[in-house]
Amino acid sequence: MKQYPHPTADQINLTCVLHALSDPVRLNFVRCLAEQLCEQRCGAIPTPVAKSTMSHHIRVLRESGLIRVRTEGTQSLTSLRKDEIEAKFPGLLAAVLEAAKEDEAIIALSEK
Amino acid sequence: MKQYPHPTADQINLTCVLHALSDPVRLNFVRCLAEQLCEQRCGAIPTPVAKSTMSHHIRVLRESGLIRVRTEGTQSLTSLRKDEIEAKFPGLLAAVLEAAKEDEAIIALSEK
DNA sequence: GATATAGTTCGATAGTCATAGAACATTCGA
DNA sequence: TCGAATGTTCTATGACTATCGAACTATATC
Repeated sequence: MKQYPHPTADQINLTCVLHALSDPVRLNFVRCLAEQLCEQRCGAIPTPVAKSTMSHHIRVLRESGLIRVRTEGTQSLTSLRKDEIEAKFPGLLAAVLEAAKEDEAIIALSEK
Repeated sequence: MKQYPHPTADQINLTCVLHALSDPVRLNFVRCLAEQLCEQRCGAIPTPVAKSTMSHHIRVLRESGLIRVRTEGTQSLTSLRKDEIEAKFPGLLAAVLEAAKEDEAIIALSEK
């Protein structure tokens, strides 16, 4: 049961986080994660891209420090590192998520 | 005296803004602008890149809606569209600027 | 063991991006 | 008018990126 490396809070970098959030597919994924209380299967979140592409995006999000990924059985469970990001960049994630709520282009993605 | 097109508040897009902010050179530029009360000459802000590169970055920032650029004589004056961004994405710019203050990689750029 | 499920990795591709130098445009001073 | 100052545009380049399909890995189920 392979697990993946995650940056520590110290290693989380502002420009990496902003870059990770600047892709519509990734931003939509983060938005969906934020609305859930528990860990989510990657495949449970609707997206218009191939699963190999999604795997790539999840890697970018994980390496930026935004999400935590844990494999269990055949599935890989993701969760938002909300508290850690909030501690490091106060208000940032909340502001982005609030802004994403209004963004039609992002919302449209979750309906595909 | 050529002037440049700017997106209206309606046209400002979240992912474009995040992308514009995700480059260290641009984020540093925005951070410097935010600290000033008045418009700034492009060249007045220290950066480690060539002026043609800076011109490119300023274009990206302008097209994203983050800054306003106005030419006057031989110089081009830039200012942050703080209020408009705040109205569109409440708290976002403030959170990013606050986070950038702590980011050593960004601060280092302004000392070059 | 065979098959299905859930993701990952690999290889390829087309596109974007940051970068710089050279040439150019425009304006201001001497 | 001739330079100097300040940026912009053009072109090129190397790096990175989003995308996909195919092959693969690992686990679960029958």
